[in-house]
Amino acid sequence: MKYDFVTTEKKWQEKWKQAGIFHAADHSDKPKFYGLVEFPYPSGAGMHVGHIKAYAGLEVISRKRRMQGYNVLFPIGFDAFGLPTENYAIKTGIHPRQVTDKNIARFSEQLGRVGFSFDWDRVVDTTEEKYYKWTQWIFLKMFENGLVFRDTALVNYCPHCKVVLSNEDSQGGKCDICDTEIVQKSKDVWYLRITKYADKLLEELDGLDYLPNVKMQQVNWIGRSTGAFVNFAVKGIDEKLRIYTTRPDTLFGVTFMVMAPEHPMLEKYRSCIKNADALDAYRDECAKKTEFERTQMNKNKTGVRVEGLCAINPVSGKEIPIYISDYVMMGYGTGAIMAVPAHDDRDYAFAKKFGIDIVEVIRGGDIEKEAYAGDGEMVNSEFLNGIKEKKIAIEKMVQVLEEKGVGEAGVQYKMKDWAFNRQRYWGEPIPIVHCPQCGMVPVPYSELPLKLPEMENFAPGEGGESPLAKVESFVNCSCPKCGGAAKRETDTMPQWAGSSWYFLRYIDPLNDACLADPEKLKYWLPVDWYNGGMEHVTRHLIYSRFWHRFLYDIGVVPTKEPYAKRTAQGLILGPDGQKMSKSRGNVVDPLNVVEEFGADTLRVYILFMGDYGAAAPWSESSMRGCKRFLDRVAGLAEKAQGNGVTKALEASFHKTIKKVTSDIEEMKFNTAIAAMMELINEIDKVGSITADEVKTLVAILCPFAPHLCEEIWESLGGEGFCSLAQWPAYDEAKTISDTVEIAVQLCGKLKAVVAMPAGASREEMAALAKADARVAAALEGKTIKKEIVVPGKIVNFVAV
RNA sequence: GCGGGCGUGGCGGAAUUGGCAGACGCGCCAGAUUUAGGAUCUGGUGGGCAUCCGUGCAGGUUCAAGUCCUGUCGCCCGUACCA
Repeated sequence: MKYDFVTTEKKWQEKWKQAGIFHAADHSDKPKFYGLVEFPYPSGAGMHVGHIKAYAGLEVISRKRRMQGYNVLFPIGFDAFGLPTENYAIKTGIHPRQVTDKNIARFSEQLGRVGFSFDWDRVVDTTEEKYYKWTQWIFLKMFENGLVFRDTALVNYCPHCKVVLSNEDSQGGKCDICDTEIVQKSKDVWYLRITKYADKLLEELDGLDYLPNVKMQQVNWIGRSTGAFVNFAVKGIDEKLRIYTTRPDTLFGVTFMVMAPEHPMLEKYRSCIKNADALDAYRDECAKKTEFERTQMNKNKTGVRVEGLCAINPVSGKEIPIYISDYVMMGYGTGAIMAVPAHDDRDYAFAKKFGIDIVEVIRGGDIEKEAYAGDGEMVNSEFLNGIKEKKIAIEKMVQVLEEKGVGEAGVQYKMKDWAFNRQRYWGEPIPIVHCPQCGMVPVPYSELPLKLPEMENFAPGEGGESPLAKVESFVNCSCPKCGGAAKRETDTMPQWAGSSWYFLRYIDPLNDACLADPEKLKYWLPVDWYNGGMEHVTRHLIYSRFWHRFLYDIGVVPTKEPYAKRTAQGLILGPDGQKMSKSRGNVVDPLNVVEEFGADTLRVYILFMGDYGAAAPWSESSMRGCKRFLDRVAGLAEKAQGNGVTKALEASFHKTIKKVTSDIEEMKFNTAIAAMMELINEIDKVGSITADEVKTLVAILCPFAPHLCEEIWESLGGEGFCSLAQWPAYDEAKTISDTVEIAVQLCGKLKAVVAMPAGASREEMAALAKADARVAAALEGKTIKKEIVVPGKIVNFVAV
């Protein structure tokens, strides 16, 4: 039976809103559940089916939790600062505030039409002054605690967006926003000292219930390595050449040194260098290379010898030539390395090309052919000779280096400090004043929020300076410390600032005295379950864990970690199996689907498509199948007669409740829905059903298709809202049918399927199996050598 | 290179973790209904007429392998000269 989803969905969305049934109570005797989804960027394009999938998972879980008697916080908000809105504003001249408000209104309307059970009283918008006041507050706290610093450095810069990007924002050497090849540019940069939290972020990961690949990606991104710093004396100058190595045990195998082309010592000791011009030429050449070219250079190493400087091996006293090469980066370690060609691929390639000696110090490989990175006995290494274990050799060498005062154990991270300023308008102003007398002075807490000034032209300056620099009334101010004339910082914070703590604000969105009431934080934290995209694992997830941990360290939040559990949804691909994109023209608009097939169908289909964590292509005909399923459920309500239990369906019901209950917890929504489809196939076969049973069915289906279920629930005289009905219980004993189908095999090959009583013993099962005509025929003339009987599962005769 | 994941019908995908491979849905076929198309309903549907053969490929362990082991091929994601 087709039901009128347009009327039904509208009716229940209004009823839910009027009754306010999805509001979270701040304190309650019920157990609490905080389910979080990544809040959207309210783009002009409106909602995408990907949003629906991202939210539908925790939507089902949150709805189930409410029915299970939890006090549920399932909030939504908008991460609205950022470039797309600003670029739109530049193009159209419409203020980003207006653009943002319009987009948020549209998103809210669209989310409402899908019937998501968000608590709409707790909506946060990162661009509102009462919100970013606290973003700025956290920044000042970090400043106060020495986690903010300023440096002139080579940074990732996007020539198209005219903006500095963090490492996280320029993964793969491309701008995250416009995909333009990024270039290195020397600029004044504000950094957040996230590296100080590297170890803390790494350690706490262990105790968290994150998907294994999420954990792993974070571990790799933080990229902790242990090794040693070694200071090599350089003949003719006073300064030591400091390097970092993970293999101090190979120190006797060093046959050359390599510095990054931009290494500062080259400039400092230019007068000692005989071929400075050649080094300059090489450096300039490297600067021109794109990221792509650099990675292509993997095998074919380039470089130039530094004439006039020569390093001394601190343990052997040998003289070692120094080179510059772009396979050594200024941004990692010390910007210089000791090269051990016998035991490192890159050094090996370089040594071969430049005809440098290759000295074996670890046995086990063939250094004539390639570098050997494995374990083995130490040779040619004086006091290390004979040691077979890498760990012991490293310890011994580090000990010697420390005794001699030429080196020490050290740790390095791939993760860099977070470049935190953007030369853009639509972001949180950085609340710092530059005073000629006092230097960098924080804006007093009492003056927060430091508001974005009104302006007409939002375009960034050609030299890459912030648009705010043009607003004199904003720039010119008095120093909060000395009262003298001073200038405000004109850069704004990056997109990721507001989202680094939004989950805290949901807990107390209107508080004006603090970012959230400590008692409420204590009640709601940590987030019990956070679902989002894999693309945020090395950005938002790292950043927000960092901010949260900082807030914990200064006593603002009660938990070390913000999220107890983290899962991720897979992409929805276009019908052609390709990633949805405007240029491919394969984008499915969820609102069209809602209008044509209804929100319930959309929700059920998106969760039925396949494994929630995997990518799956959109298929409209497959979706029609889900519509048919819902229509059939609607039909059952009309057929229902009487109350109580239909004996023939009892086991099926208990089994289905059990499966749906546990599958939802494992995000196996596809099989949960399949189980309910099986159940209605079973009901059709039996041909009769009671009203009580339909009510049970719609209760477990309600988290998926809430509008239809409410309608049926009401029509059958259900009490209150189906959305708040008690989650059906199952009786384990009743999930077992009286008879079970047992496969009977002969030598592992299926011969028959025999119905047996559920509790049959091994002997009874073997006897019943032999009694089956087909089995008997197969056994004819054979001797049974072995009988394998697994109760409830299988009988297998080994016979010849 | 390195790290992780995945290969099952025409398609999306199931499989209680070693126990009837292909649940459920799509598509397809046949029938019903319909002026027709669409929609809906009913039945069938891995391959082969059959003894049988089937989870990328080749071996192995086992009474029993999609699942475990060894080797191999292919695809996807992340990362990228990290010293």
